Amino acid sequence: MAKSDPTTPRERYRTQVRAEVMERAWEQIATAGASALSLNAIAKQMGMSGPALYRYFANRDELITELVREAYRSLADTLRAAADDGADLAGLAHALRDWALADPQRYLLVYGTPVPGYQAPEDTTAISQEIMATLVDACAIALPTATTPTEPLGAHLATHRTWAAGHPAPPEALALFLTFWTRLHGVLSLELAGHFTGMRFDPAVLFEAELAALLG
Amino acid sequence: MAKSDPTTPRERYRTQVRAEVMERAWEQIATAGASALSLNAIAKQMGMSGPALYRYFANRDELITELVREAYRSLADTLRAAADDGADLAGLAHALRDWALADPQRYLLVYGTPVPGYQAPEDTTAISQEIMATLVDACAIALPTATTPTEPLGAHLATHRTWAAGHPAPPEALALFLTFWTRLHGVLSLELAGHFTGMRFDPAVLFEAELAALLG
DNA sequence: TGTACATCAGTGAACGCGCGTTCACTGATGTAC
DNA sequence: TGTACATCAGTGAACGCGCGTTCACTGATGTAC
Repeated sequence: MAKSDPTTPRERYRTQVRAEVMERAWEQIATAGASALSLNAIAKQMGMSGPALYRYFANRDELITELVREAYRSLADTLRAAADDGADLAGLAHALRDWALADPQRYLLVYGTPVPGYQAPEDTTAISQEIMATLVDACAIALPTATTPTEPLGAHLATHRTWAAGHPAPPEALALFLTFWTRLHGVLSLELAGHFTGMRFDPAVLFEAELAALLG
Repeated sequence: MAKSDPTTPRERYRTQVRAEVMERAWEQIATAGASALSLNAIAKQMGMSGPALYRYFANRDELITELVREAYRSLADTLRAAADDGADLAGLAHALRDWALADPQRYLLVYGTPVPGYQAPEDTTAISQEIMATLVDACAIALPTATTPTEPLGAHLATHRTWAAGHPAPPEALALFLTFWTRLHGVLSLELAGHFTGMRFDPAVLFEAELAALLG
């Protein structure tokens, strides 16, 4: 192996163990939620002693940060890939739903009730903005055929658009995005939190109905 | 004091202490979230020793149950009172929003990410259905003037209405209710979770826009 | 190719912490005659 | 009204638990000559 090769065996081993830790962490989150995440429990599950994990993560908060980052990254890539494949706004909506259902706790970690006492670092909000940018772009394209009103929200956003900084989208596209986001999140989060259990209808139908109401 | 009086001094004291425990519990939830709820911490804050609270609550789970019950009860009463005062669906929407903003963690305890490992008891789902019934009734009245489509969701619900058991509402009213609920929850939950911070727009405007899109 | 050294993964013991919960007990409050 | 008894709120000690995290150490893996 060449001296300058950046992936030495040790480095490959490191990233591999890090990956397994995070895999176990996701399993644990899926079972008991993010606030129950425990380094010791993960170590035990991997057949290691607790302190061993401190070779790979500075502390519990860094692990959570990495999980949040991975979740955002995964969603951003999923949506970006769909968009690059020519998916329209409806296609992105379905990609979002599929992603959320594939791992409910991953969705809730990012868009659910915030983990108490945990503050997301700078760069995860950057990925979050990347996600929004992809959706806003699709909204701008879908705008002419959208059937939901973008006023008076669009007018409000025209005078309060300090956000989406540097993103050249008309306020109507931002309005459509916010409507798109909140409506789909409303269905998804109640579905994932189990608030529809007991009512015998199919959440997918509700999701499709909301999508149809947005795009006609 | 008459012998048969059901509120002896001791009973009044009991309910008073119980109330204070729950008050402190709400404060604690508001600060650190529901999963950080600790009986010992509450006792310390009240100047009591930890075990003292076991005179008032069988265990931690019972306290949480009581908090969930209180939250549901509070919302049910708020909406019912508004409806009895002649509020229409828009009025109920504003009552809901005011209630949620008054104590974000109370809203999230009930409609946010479920507390891991906690299972809500029977009677809280009964109160939850009471809340839905109030909203469904208002939806049935608002139906003729509603501007959002209730098809094809209404058709689906017509064949899957095992829920809202015994509530005599047309499927279109149920469809309007589900749309109403998920859209407002979408705005509220993202707002309360802090996902709009950084974007410089007013969530109230988005809320009003969604309401207008529903009712015209 | 072989030896000397440096790097680094993982261990086990330990610290302090706060948690939920049980238990035997004290002392105040209410009840019965 | 006064005394004897029962009720019950609250305490302090204790149990076992799992947590995050630090530290000195062992042993394996890689590197340099």
